[in-house]
Amino acid sequence: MKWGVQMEKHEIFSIPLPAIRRFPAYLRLLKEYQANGETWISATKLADDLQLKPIQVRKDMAYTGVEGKPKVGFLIEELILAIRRHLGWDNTSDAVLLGVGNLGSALVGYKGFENYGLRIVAVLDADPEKVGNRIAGVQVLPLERLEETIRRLKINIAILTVPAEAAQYTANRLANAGIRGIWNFAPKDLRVPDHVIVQRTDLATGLAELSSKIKLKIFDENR
Amino acid sequence: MKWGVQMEKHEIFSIPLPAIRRFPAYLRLLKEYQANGETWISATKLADDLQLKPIQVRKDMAYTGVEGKPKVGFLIEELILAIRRHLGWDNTSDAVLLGVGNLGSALVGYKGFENYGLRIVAVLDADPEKVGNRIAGVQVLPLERLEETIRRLKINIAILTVPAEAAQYTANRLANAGIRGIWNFAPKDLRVPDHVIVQRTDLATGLAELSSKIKLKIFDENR
DNA sequence: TAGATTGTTAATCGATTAACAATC
DNA sequence: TAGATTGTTAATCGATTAACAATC
Repeated sequence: MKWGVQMEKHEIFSIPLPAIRRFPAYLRLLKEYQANGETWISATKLADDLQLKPIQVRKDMAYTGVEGKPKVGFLIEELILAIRRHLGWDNTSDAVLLGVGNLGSALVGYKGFENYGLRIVAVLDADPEKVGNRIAGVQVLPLERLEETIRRLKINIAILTVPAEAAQYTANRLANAGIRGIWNFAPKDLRVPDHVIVQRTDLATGLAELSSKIKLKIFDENR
Repeated sequence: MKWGVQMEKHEIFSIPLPAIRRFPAYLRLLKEYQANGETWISATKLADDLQLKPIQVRKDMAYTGVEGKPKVGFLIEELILAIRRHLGWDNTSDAVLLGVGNLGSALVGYKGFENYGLRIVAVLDADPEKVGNRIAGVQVLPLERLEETIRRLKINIAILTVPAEAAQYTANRLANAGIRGIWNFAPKDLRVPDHVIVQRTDLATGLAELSSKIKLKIFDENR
């Protein structure tokens, strides 16, 4: 097989999901090195700082498509750009957030999203009491304006922080309005058409891992 | 190998992490069935509702140790109890939360934790301006009282929602105070002694998955 | 009974890890 | 140069999936 000039090998095969999930941690650390004035970094050092095995980091770096120099390592700048590009974080995406409860408000106020190429440009809620309020400088719009807002602002991503009961209904409207991805924080599995991608982020998942590990550890100690 | 009377096979081999991560979703759905007055459920139906393959659900149910009846399925009540027990959610654990920023406040106010066997009984912050405030009925204590609070209330779990810069320092104090598990929301990898388990829940991870999938999809469409 | 569903053993798949040659 | 580090190919490991017998 021959590769065209503008198409690199790593662009064609999709990167394994576990590697994608490690990318943000790499990115964060790489920026830290850069802030400290460093230019080059070795997979060995990265692995050490992230408590991963060097071989795994090397594989992950290979997925980015960046080539390293033996004995020296990788150019930090190159890695940052490549990872950002693979995650689609090189261009900022505009997002709409639905449901300004506790979690929703926290997310609107969260500064970290800038680093992840995400900007919350609109906030909607079904509760008339909340409509008109300003949260972190963004005015809350009524849910009725969902379709209009998405189309007008050409929004691709929705952050769903409505109650579980309202999640499917809201997702349907989002799908119809042409949204591409839904980041779902509601504890509810959504059914959506093929053209929409749903990513569930569930507090319970992390807690389940933690508590089962603690339980297992206590069990082991008492054996 | 012979199994003792009080020790079941599934108690000895630890359940794979991916299965543990699916447990909360099963639990949620099982409670829903129960609320609808149902008593029995088949792996087939569960799989259908969660968009998983029936064979995977059957494997997961096997991990719980609950036996099903061919043609009928599993007793919902039994599955709920077994999953809760495996996650250590059968007894409520008390937790301390550190750092009442946007996310911290949202977590303190989050009602869902009751279902996960977690109760936030103390909230601490380093900022004197925040100390004394009440959040969802809990009074914010100064960070100085960390050790005393953990010991007095016999707290095993800490929820860490401090800024990244303060995360390692706070984790050190938590470890010294004898905490068993740290649920870390700060975008920072922590080093802790062996007796402490850290679970990182990172907003960036979920967003990375979503945005890379969207990017891949858009790429595929334009091919 | 017939047939849907469970439960177990084996096959497959995909990610991690190991081994080692290439290289600056 | 010597040796640390990269990059590739192969081995291993663990989870998912398939196949099918058991069973109510």
